[in-house]
Amino acid sequence: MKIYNSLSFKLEDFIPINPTEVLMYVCGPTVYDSPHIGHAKSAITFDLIRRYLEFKGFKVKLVKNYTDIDDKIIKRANEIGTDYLSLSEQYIKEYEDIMELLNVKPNYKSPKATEIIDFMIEVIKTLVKKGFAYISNGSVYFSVKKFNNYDILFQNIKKKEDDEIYEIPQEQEPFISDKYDDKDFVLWKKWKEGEPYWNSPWGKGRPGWHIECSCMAIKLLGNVIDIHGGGLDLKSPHHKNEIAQSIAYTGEEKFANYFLHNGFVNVDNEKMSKSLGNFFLVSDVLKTFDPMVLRLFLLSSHYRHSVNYSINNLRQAQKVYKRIIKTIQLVNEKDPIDSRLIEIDSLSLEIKKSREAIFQAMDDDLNTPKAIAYILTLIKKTNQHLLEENKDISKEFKEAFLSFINELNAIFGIFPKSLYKIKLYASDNFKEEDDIMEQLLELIKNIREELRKRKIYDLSDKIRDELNEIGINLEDK
RNA sequence: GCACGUGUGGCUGAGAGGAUUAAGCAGGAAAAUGCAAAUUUCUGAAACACAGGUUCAAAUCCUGUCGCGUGCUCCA
Repeated sequence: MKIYNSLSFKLEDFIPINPTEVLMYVCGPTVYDSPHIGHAKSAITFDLIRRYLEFKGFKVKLVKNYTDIDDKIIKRANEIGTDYLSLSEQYIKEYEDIMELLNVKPNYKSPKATEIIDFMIEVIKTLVKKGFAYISNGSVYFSVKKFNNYDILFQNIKKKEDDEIYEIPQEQEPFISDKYDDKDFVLWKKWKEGEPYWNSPWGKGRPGWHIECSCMAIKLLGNVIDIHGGGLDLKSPHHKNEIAQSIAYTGEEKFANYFLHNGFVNVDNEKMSKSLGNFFLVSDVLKTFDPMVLRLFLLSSHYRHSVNYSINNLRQAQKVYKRIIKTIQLVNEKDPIDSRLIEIDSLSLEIKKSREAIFQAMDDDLNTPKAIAYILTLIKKTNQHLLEENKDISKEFKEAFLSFINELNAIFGIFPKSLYKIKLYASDNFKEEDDIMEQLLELIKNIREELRKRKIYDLSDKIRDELNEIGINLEDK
């Protein structure tokens, strides 16, 4: 299997440190607001990678953090008159609920920054002791010049030859706010009036943003991990800083062997982001679209590329999704016949072909658009057989098809748990209906059937049209 | 400015040297159906940003130009 490594700018064969286990760390969200589609893309990207690795037989330990203390959280909490902890808890809950809806598998560990303050302090102490960090005006900063490869990280350029040893000019006054270099970043932030704080050897304060990821990865996974993931926007400076401080701390040659970055969700060809204010919340999208449609939509472009968000593109994904589901149902409902009665089972051969093609595409840096295209080809072949030619299917085919779908589901996670129970009339509505609602729909459905039997079509069509308008799709056989 | 990425039909999006450039959506036509939807079949005055180059052969490799995006500052 090949994956693109941001460190080397190349496709590389994926070889984990331990042949049976993959250590994977992904930068999670800062929980000060509801998750938007961008968060979903990142989460689904790494969920896909995790699932595929699991499918390949690896045991995957995936850690994804929550940044639950930071400037924005404090600011937001003050704005709405609550404390940082209840604010972050609320948004963690919301994030987790949404991830569950999107069929993102639970992590091995989901640490919060505030849970590992002690360890962060330990690491910072070591960094100071080793001379990589300095204390300035009650805060602690990492000196990037002490880490000699800092400038070339994620830059496709050659390392400079002059390996001069840099000394932090601690006798002098820091010249850029409290720092000696513009790029130095804060490990420990001095306490300010009105902010939450923890005690440390440098006085009251709280951790900087970058240090938490290094600490969590090291503490929960080890000094060197296999895969480190996150959004493209975290490459620099966040991941640069992580690498610098982690290696400075552990003394290892590497922090992560593979760095993977997902592309953005764009709106009108511009990155969807909080700061631009052009973001769409997952929860809003899920009001009109099935979470599996959103998932399919995000997987329909390559994980490293950007995907353009629009209602129209979501509708496209919805059509594709329905198309796939419909065929699965069709196969599921069809009674197979004794395979001896079928001369050549060409359909079973199609499954073999698709399987190979799909896994080949996935082995090539998780080429989901290609894989999905192959799925659709198989769907088409199956539809032709079943609907156009109205042929029988063999028992072997039915079993192979459904088990293939299960395999696909394990990898892509695009089929809901209740796959074989989906009712056509409610397939658009992801929300689990109340019992009363369920019964009501059943009632309306029956009345319509009755009307149709009596050929009172104007009335039955009216019911269908109006139900469609409120988002309940009724389709006659 | 530096770095990274990207430019394929109306739209989404594969293909990374070689046979007619996938697949889906939308548009047009047909079959079947009470009508829709879904399904299948067929289909569009000519889709590979532009200009050079390498090659018997380039969408694919190289060079340059232009456009777009992102990072260099909080962001998945």
